[in-house]
Amino acid sequence: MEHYDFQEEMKGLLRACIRRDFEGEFSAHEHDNVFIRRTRHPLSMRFEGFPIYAESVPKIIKSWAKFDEGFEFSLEDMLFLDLETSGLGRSGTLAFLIGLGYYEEEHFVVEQIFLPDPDAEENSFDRLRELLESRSIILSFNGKSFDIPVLESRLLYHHIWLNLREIAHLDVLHLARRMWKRRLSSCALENIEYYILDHPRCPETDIPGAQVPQAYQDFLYSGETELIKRIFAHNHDDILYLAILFALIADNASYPPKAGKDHRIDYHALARLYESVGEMKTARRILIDLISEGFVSADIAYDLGMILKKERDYNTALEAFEMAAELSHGDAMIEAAIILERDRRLDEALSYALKAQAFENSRYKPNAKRLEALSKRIKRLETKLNRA
DNA sequence: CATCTTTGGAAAACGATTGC
DNA sequence: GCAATCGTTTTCCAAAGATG
Repeated sequence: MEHYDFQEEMKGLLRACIRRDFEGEFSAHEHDNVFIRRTRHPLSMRFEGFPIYAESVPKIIKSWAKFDEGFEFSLEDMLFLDLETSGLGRSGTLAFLIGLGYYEEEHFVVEQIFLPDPDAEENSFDRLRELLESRSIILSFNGKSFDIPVLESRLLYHHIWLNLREIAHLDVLHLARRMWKRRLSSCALENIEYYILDHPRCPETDIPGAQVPQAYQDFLYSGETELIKRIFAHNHDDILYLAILFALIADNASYPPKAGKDHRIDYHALARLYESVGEMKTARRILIDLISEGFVSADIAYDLGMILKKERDYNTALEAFEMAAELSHGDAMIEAAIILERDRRLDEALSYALKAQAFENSRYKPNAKRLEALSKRIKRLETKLNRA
């Protein structure tokens, strides 16, 4: 993929094709300039009813992303990033389209930096650098694993210095996974778009990611822009719906929710998000609300029990574990036994330990270690009881 | 009081998943 | 096809607790 000996004439022809078929401008570089295309959406625009920007970014998101306490950012500080490349490798993979999204003058701007030929690559980073100078955070979808390493590798290759690693980076893939892992079989962007944002990709104008590398190759040989058009559209939608997705999460992550509960949000998952950053009060509140609203499940009751246990509210924790045990939660039975043994209610503890044992044995594949631990526990409780 | 067991939190190892 | 991330599972250790 690296060295095409592109004749100047060929480069000129490719640029002519791009100029003919797309709205946009070429950069001012004297040689090997790049093509830049901008699409502006007014902030009032709605897509499937969703706003394109978040009202604010709640603290929970910042703590989850492990940003410094004092690090604040507004819409204008965010730069969305999504690359189209010649493959999935790291080094030696050409980023022939750098898709960027940012908020400017009441608009969301999708800016796409396209290489009319591979030799233009080293000129494609100037605009990226320029935009980064006034922005403090990158948002991406799997960008921590893919886009940033690819860019770094290419910058290194061209001996260009740009500190991408030091820039704050929020990878929405991982946030989305935490939100919807239990509800969606796949948290790929396209799937989330479909099931959460209600937006099916149009097969007429879109292109599957796997076909992107070949499509660019073909363009380089033929100058045919039909598939490039699709790549532009695909990349544009990736950026746009990434922004919309982030806005949806950001606008619904505070608790209690300002605009009422949203059926797209998994509040159990949200509770776990709060729990994972140590915000036990909020996590507990969400779970208690869920239960009082009738959304009871074994896992919800168990999680609530674990939080209460950490807070040393053993009586309430026991209630939660008993509720979960009632709904056939094996670990909850053990936790109930632990608390009851602590409280010297040995016969009740034994009863739960026996329940847990029976439950474990009834499973498709009983866990040997767990059964052994349970036998120990039962034996201990029995001797304690006999002694008394 | 000395010793052995259980618990809970921290660290390490593992594995699934996503991007083009 | 490659590799970084993150949730989950496993392992390890210190503190707490039980036993004799």
